[in-house]
Amino acid sequence: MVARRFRGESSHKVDAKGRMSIPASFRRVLEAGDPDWAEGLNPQLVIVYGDHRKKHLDCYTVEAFTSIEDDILAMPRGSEERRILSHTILGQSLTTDVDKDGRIVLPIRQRQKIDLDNEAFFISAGDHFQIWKPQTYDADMMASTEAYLDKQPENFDPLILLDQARGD
Amino acid sequence: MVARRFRGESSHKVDAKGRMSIPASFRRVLEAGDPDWAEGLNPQLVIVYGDHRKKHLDCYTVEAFTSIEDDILAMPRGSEERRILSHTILGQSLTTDVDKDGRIVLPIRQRQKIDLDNEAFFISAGDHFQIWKPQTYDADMMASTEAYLDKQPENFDPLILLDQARGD
DNA sequence: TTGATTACCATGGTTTCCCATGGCATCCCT
DNA sequence: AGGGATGCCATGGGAAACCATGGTAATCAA
Repeated sequence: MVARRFRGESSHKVDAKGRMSIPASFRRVLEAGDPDWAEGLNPQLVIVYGDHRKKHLDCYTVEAFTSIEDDILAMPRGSEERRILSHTILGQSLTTDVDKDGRIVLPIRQRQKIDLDNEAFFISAGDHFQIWKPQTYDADMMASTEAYLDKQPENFDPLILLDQARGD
Repeated sequence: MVARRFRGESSHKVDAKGRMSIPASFRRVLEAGDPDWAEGLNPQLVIVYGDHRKKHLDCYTVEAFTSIEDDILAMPRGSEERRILSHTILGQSLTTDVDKDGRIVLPIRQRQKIDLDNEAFFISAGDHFQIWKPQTYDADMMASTEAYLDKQPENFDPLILLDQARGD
């Protein structure tokens, strides 16, 4: 069973060493997206923590991130856009691997950056997944999503947005 | 575990002799990119200090730099472009090796060139990495990146730039 | 010789690795 | 349908390895 997309959400403990379990279903995707992975080995992943304003972490499979890297390196040298991407994506990221118990260790710097303490919230974003401090997620995401939905008519089905996007 | 690309950033002490640790994860890439490297040996790297205006150092694996050399040598002899590249890239660079404690020694000339004192900032640029005096980096790179991001709407994702680049 | 460079050794702190546990779901056998 | 047995999953703890850094001894160059 080869899973290629992250799905769902879940919450995990973070211990004093910064260790946290990766949701098991996410691990399958990381394995499938790591060209060096084989049965019995532990997959790698790339964590982008990004600029100072970002309050969560974006986690990519090796394959997905390498493709982003390729695209950045293909941009014109010296352009402002390339410089920014190189700085915030290539520079402000780290590679790590899932240990044999299915956990990663998040260095203290990155934990502090998103103010993570003893609980981490994992949620799929399709081609990658995100790690949030639960309270931040509630405050930021939920709040803005609910604000949006509240402006819509009752019984609004979000999939309508999909039809609109396809429309033009 | 073969790491082929530099990722992330970190800061290290520079002592009176000009010694500084190379970030451990960068060492793995240097090892992989040095054809002469083997377990137990110390990898080499090429440091380009370049023309007088450049305020940082660019560091390449042996492999990556060799490929740049090849490209330069493939240019028409006598052309202005070849002359410039040859001078600033091939000439204004030095090869050194990581010692067995994971450090390099940066000669005093190159330290002075980028005004390095007791702290060095290392950051990935994808296919190579850079060494900066922290204050210079903050003033030059950080400042302009933040200025750019502050002009963008809130929750701006730099990867949007990538989509735009791909678009046209 | 003297200053500078290179090699070697030492150390504290962090990080990684390995083992152990309890819980939950699944499988399977009778 | 019970009721183990099995296996994966989340989590905890200790030991070993690695990393960044400082110091000293040996080597080299002028």
